[in-house]
Amino acid sequence: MTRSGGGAATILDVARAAGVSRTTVSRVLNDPHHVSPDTLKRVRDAADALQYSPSGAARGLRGGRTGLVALLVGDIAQPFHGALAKAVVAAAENRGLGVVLHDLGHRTDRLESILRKLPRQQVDGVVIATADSLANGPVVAAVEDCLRHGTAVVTGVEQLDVPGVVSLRSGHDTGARLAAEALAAEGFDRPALLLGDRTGPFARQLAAGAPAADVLETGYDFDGAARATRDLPAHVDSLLVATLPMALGASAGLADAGRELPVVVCEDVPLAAQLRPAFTTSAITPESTGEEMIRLLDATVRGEPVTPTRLTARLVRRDTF
Amino acid sequence: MTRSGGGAATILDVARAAGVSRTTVSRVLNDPHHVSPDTLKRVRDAADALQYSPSGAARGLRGGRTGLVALLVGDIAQPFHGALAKAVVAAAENRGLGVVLHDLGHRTDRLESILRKLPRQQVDGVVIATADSLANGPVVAAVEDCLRHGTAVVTGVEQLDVPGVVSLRSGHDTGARLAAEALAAEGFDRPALLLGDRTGPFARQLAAGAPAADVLETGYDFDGAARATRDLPAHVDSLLVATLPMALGASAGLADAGRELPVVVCEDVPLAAQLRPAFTTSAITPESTGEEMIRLLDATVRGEPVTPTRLTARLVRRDTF
DNA sequence: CTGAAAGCGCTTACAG
DNA sequence: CTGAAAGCGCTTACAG
Repeated sequence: MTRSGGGAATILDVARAAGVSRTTVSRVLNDPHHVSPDTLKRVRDAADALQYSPSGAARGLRGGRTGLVALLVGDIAQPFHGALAKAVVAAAENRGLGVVLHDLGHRTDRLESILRKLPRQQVDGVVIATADSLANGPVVAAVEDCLRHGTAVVTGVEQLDVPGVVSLRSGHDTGARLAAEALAAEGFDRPALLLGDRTGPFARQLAAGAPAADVLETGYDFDGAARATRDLPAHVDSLLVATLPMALGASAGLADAGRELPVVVCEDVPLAAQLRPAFTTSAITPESTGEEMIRLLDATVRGEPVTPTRLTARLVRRDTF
Repeated sequence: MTRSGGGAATILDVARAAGVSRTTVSRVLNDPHHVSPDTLKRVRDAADALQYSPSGAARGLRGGRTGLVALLVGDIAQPFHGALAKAVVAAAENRGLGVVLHDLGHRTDRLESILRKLPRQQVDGVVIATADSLANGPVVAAVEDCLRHGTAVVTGVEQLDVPGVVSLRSGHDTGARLAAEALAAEGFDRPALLLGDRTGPFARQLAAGAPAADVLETGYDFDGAARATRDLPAHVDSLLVATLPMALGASAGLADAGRELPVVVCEDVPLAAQLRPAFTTSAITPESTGEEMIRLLDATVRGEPVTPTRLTARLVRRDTF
């Protein structure tokens, strides 16, 4: 009734303890409806007593599914991506999935090489959660290769038009729109929109939501935004800024230029509320984004049909507007 | 010479293409010194041509090693942990390892339950990178269970006195000491030390480095630090603060109280330089911490002996002191 | 409702 | 230096 050597209990240990076959133990775990109630109980009791949990490696090898998903982020050191990773990990854990983290450093060549290696790296699927564009030949080819090898693909920002790929309906345009409308309602009708990379999908969605705004491309960092706001056109009366680090740069730049304008950040991160002045945000929450990503990926991996829900932003007013 | 169906190439496909046995292909990958030069080349060419990469699941099942390590952090949404995760992932990738991320939410019961499940979750080892204390019965028992099942354990902050566990020599005391000395050199000799949880190993190391300081326990967040600094004893002339979010809270609290004091943060995060005022930091870098964690874990997994290097802090002066 | 058997793709003694 | 064979722990038709 006890298990062998030093290793963890295997399905065979449980089967012996419960007086059934390995098949039945496996069925209790994967298809409990086709097992009689008392067998179910005996097996579960035995499994608990032995602290049994199935080997992911064996499951992966035989069944093709490992319970692991990959998360690809643009830069995990950025506040938003930390909050997103937290949400993704929590949602994955609720479904019994583990998350393998990869950091792209916003580089397309890394994205491609990581995708190329994924099919053999024990993951059932991948979430590509970068604000950078995916619509280039090598990346699309790598994505198709994942699909061909049975690795499910969910994209987080860009709607990738590749059959089999599921994309979030991330309405970042609603964030820019809500902010622009609120500003306009108080007389600020000449906003500038600070974008990291205007060709990326995040930037394009924001621009679509605030079509009246002056658009500035500053790079996704503090320095670029600081520079751009030092010599802002005089007619600009308010700022919509893509990310919090950029907003910090913009604040510094404005201060250098001796100006003070209303600022709204199109990214929802806990930090925004902890700064003084606290930043007003208008964005989709990382929690809803992470949960939706894992919902879509999990369903796709299981072969269930899914309809992406449109995610919309909320405006949270704080000190900067 | 081509591979079957839709799946990826297996070791057998490569063996056939190269005209050798699977044993030889495996040897080329794992023990190339015992293979003749021309066989080596033939096999490698075949592997490249077929884009072969070995199945992690099969490797894990048979060989016991999966090339995956788990990273347990206190709260991935905190800026420091994002920077740390980035460094860990980069160091792991350099060694061909993948990183499975877990978030503890600073809760001991979660730490225990995650550790309990690890041995079957396809990881070769685990890095426990939390500032919270590990020295309690259930956690130590769970750690011992990991070890017994062959999962290597590295702790990031606390020196855990369990045979087989490798611990970083994280000299957070040097951060507090450097800061206290620099403050004293400019006449600030009554600093207060703001700690999250004074029983945790991070807090204890800091306190050891600045023994002269008043110690305040505020919790690891903005609000607690803000509250504590609103009614700071009048004799306190400067602040050493454990984390950046706490420092933001402290700044807000000081502002509310109408005071302004030199502040040094004992945590090195990119964000510190991007705030206005920019925070002076005195801490170990996340880069060196992450690299050292993976160096120790990788060596331990391979059964090689390792000697932890003592990590020391650097002081970077910015606006707040 | 239950079980015997095959097989997923590797690695590792063992034999030559 | 190379290969035949066993086996890691599961799941899944298949048969009953």
